[in-house]
Amino acid sequence: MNRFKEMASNALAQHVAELEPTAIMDMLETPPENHLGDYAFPCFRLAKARRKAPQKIAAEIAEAIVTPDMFEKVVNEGGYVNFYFDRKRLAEEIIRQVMTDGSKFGGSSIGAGKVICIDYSAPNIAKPFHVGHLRSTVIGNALYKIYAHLGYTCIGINHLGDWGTQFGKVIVAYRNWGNEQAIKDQPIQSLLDLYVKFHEETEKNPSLEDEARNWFTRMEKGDEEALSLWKWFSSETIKELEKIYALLGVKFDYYTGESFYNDKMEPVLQELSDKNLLQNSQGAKLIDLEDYGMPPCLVQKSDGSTLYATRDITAAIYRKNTFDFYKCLYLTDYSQKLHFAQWFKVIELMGYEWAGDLLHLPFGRVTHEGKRIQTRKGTVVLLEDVLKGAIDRVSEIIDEKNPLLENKEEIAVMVGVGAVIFNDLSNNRIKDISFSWDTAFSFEGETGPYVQYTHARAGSVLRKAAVDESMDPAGFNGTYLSDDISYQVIRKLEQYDDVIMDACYKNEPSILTRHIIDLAQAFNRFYHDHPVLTAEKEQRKARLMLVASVKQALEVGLTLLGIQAPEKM
RNA sequence: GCGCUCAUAGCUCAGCUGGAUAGAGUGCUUGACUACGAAUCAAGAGGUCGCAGGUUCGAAUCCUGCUGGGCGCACCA
Repeated sequence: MNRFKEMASNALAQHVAELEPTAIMDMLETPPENHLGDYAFPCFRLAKARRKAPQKIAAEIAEAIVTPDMFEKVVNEGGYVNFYFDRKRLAEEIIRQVMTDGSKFGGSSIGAGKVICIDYSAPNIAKPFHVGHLRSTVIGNALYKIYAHLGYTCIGINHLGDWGTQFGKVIVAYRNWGNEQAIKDQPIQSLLDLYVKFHEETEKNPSLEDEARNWFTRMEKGDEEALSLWKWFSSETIKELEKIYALLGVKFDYYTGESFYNDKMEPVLQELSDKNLLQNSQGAKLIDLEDYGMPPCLVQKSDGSTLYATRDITAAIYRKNTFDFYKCLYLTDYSQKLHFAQWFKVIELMGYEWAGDLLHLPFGRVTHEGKRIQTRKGTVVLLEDVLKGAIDRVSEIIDEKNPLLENKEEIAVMVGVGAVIFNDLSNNRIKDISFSWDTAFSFEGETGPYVQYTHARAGSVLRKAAVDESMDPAGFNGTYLSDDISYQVIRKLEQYDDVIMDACYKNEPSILTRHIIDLAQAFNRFYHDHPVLTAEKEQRKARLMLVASVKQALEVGLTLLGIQAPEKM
């Protein structure tokens, strides 16, 4: 909750008795133009009840209202009551806040004592990690950090796709055509090759399918040979996945994949049966959802084995019992919407009141040059290749623009990887992304490197200023920051806490991504127009404070998005 | 067929859950490095907010219909 907005809202509440204070707060908006003030309250809705023209109401409120603390004046423009900040005081207050909060800037403790489970990334073992998997991973990671910033306790879970018939296939393929060393060297690629080989051979010899199902059944029954092969495939794959996660800077609290629930599903099936939810249909078991306009939710195949939904239901119950979550978030692409709607409904029908705390957060799909990415076809774009390409391109740019930079390789990784993550987090979750090699490595304009560059540049000014000069957050005069250009920067800082709250509330990291672009833009404008180092003493001090604040705020924003903020680049 | 979802500048997208003259980036045209980092900044051109109705003081935003794209619809995950 932004406290300045709250001040304006409280002042209004005295004169708008017909509305709840929270409603007034929600109605407060930021005017489109600078000269219209900083917060505005539209009076049109009051007109009918009060039998007066909105302009008149606005004028009366503006006349009667006590100008709240931190504000300079309250006037009306048309049907709006417009609040104007006391720019000097706001600048001093905001900068003091940023400097004292440091890495906690924009955070809060509203989530204290509440647990958020976040289920993200969840790649399939033995399948390549391509650009499509990036989304779940980076959005989940960003939400993790945003929630944590607001005081929530987060549990990051990588629900690996490590169970199912496909492992029977891989086992059969490995036993027929596999090579131990190849899997150790390149686990994911080798396992994928085996998977593809299996499908080729099946065309000639359909009995392989039965053999594969048989091997999966052996897995489910605890057969030692089957399980040791499966375990080995898994651990080799996870080792390789962890390299990618390390590069992305993503961590999980648990790697509890689908296999983890193998021995936990039977009681759940029993529970469903006890609650009279289970129906038999053509040998399979399902929960009928016709009353809710959905196809039935299948939880057991006619051969007795379980399904995706069974494991998700089991996992949700397990997580509730283990972590007692406040919310449990699932990050997958939107093609799984129905699946989640179905099993959420099953949880509800089981009588669990926390069914409403399960949240599916769907996101758009990644296409390659407009075409669907398919593992079996050649259209796959490996994440590793994208990251490597970005890093290489950044290295070239560094050699060109800043050849004397220390730790070039390290910085190139920060910037290259940052660019890829930032790009993924800059649009609304639900939008599809069209990946293109041509545009993927452009680092100008609204990009991660732009924000990182702005951060590095701010750092550069501070270094040159010789930091020994007093950076006392109270020891400067905000009057020097009340011009329009400086003030635009202050406002972006002032809105910061609201933006983070909003991003959290909507589970939409792009709101934060957009805001740090805006902040960087406002700052770069300031930077061009206002010399810092050569400014007169008091002014220099005030501007240095602003530079330091922006640097801090950008670092916080980038960190919350899972992106590093290098000092130099 | 039914359901979900998307449609805003040439391209990629914002638009704060109904508010003031619809904004950025990119691309194009042009200007700014002997002031703190030009991965930057400034200026210009660029719009029937898919189409048609409706709701009201007011609609890109909400409702209905249509068109077009994407996704989904019981033994895959």
